[in-house]
Amino acid sequence: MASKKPTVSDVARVAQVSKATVSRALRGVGSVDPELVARVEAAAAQLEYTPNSVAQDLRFGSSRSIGILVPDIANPYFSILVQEIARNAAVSGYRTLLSDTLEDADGELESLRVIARHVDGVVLCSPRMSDQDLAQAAKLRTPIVMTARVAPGLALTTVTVNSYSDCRELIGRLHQLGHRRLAYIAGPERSWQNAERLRAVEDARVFGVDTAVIPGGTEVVDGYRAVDAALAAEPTAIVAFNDILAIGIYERLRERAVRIPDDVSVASFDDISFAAHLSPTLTTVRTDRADIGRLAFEAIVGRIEDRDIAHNQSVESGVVMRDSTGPAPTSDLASTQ
Amino acid sequence: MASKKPTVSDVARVAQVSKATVSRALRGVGSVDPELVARVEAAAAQLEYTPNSVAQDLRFGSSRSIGILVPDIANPYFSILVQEIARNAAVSGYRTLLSDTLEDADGELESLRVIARHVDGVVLCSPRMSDQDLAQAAKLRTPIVMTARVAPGLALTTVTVNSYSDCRELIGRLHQLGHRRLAYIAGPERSWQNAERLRAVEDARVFGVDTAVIPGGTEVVDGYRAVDAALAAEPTAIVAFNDILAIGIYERLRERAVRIPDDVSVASFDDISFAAHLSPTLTTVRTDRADIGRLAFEAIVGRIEDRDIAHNQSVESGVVMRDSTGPAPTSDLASTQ
DNA sequence: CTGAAAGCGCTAACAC
DNA sequence: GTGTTAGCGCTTTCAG
Repeated sequence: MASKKPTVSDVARVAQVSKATVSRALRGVGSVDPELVARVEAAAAQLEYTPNSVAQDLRFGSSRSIGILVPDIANPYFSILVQEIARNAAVSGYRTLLSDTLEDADGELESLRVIARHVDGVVLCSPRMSDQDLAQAAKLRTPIVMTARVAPGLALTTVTVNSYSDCRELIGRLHQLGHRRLAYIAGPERSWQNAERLRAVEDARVFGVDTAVIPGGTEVVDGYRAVDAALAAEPTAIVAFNDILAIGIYERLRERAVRIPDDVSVASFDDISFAAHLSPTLTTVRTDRADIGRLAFEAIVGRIEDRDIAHNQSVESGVVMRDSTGPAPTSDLASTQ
Repeated sequence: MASKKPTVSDVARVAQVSKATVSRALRGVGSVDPELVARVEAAAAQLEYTPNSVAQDLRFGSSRSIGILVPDIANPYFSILVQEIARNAAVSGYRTLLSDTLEDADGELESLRVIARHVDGVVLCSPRMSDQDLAQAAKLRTPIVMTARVAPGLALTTVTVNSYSDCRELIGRLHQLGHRRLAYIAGPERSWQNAERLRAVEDARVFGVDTAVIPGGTEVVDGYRAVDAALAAEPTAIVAFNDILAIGIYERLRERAVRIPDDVSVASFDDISFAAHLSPTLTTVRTDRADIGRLAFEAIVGRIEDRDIAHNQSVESGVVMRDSTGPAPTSDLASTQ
């Protein structure tokens, strides 16, 4: 069946010209006799020739593609981010190669190595890898840009959100609403963002905000399962690592007939598209994936083209107060709002 | 800064052997003096050499990668599907190249052409392209496997779900619950699945099920906006093209104080992970993305390796009855359930 | 068991 | 304005 794909040589033979002329005619560089151009184009069309991009890549020493490594493409946060990066890339004529590590922190470095061989640069989305692995990663010849994590002393370009201050801000809002006892349902242990948010949680103690930390995860069911332990701490508000956990939290609270926000407030992070459509609508911290995607893409291209790029780009985010948070039920301070 | 990446020649020079020996030693083919192997490996390690896969691909005439074209990676249906395909691919040593067409039906063929040049085969996920474009696509030299759509007389391998019978089944269940007036909130006009479901909707008329068709889309807001028009038809049940629309439908119904399922039942298609966690839990038609992903990957690899592959693979799906559907409010038949 | 050389498909010097 | 040739980095005959 399908005979071998045609090459420049085939086109050259049919058009009765040299390979170089075919190449020139098709790419429109240099100057070629219009009549030959026509002949070449006719031959190419007849053979349904398309240039072999692998050969082009080898010749040019570039694949004009960037890799994107995510922990979980099924998480709307990452799928939107990937979409934004890919959108920017497409505009600039870059292709994108996606690799999903399925939340396997230990396999991340290896995945990175594999993908790095095939692309001009890699955007590492919210890596879970250890600091040691990250140090290894930084040594790779392939340019790397990392999102949602700082690089402690490493020569890595980063696009970050300030997860610490975001979380502090959110807790501050809850504090204003009179909340003094919180439960934080955590994310992946090796997530930098999770560590930062935990830090903010700890630091809020000096303002009289006491927080029980409950292990969570990244799936709906992780939020669901953590609720009972969270309620045992008798919090007036539950803060979750991300909106996906919040969905499970809603579900379990509903089962236990705990009203949101009357009995307990709920808030989380990311502002995935569904957050605004839950009932009640979910208070969350929006991080703008369009911004992150654009900055990450610009940074990786800058690194690839060896331009001077700011070591770190920072993205703004902000608390979006919705209906899942309200005054703390037992607090007098609620009225000061 | 970062000097050029090392090549086999560099390793050969350092190890004081020929390029051929380096290649053989590193790949473990043929037989090489153990001592030379050690020297080569040491040199490679020292230089941090990794083979240039573009060159390898050129040599082997294969990129060992497959392309995946989706209309919208932010849709959980597709992100899970992509994840499944990628998971299978990774196991078999294939890379995946993702391209998101952002629901642009007219640009799909061009996107396909672009990605097709870089991969050994392409999985086309639920393409929106026209029949003419599809005919063009079928002519490409690159093997193609298509999901969620039949190929009318084209030499394309397909992995399909029977969207017609799925929808008929769902309507049958609603019929049993006494529903006689439905509203169908449609998906993209150029979606084959949408057309099939519409056909099932039409065919249900002979059983006394009357359905108003309301234009929808693929976003939460499309479902939200369609509700008022749907309610104008005074249906006892609303069926939506997919679960994402259902989220918007829930929201608008809540605003209008229409109770689910007491006043109106709601059902849709896909069974994305959130469907089971909505309130009330959403009745939907599950299509198993793990199956589709596996079959699609096996099919594309089969096509790539020129094996005989069934022209069409079919995937089972089934209605998942949850709490968003109940007896039709005004119907006596409800009691027969 | 090892090295020299050819060639995957393409493009850019360099001749003519 | 066009053809010839070299070479991107790799692997694999084919000699030695």
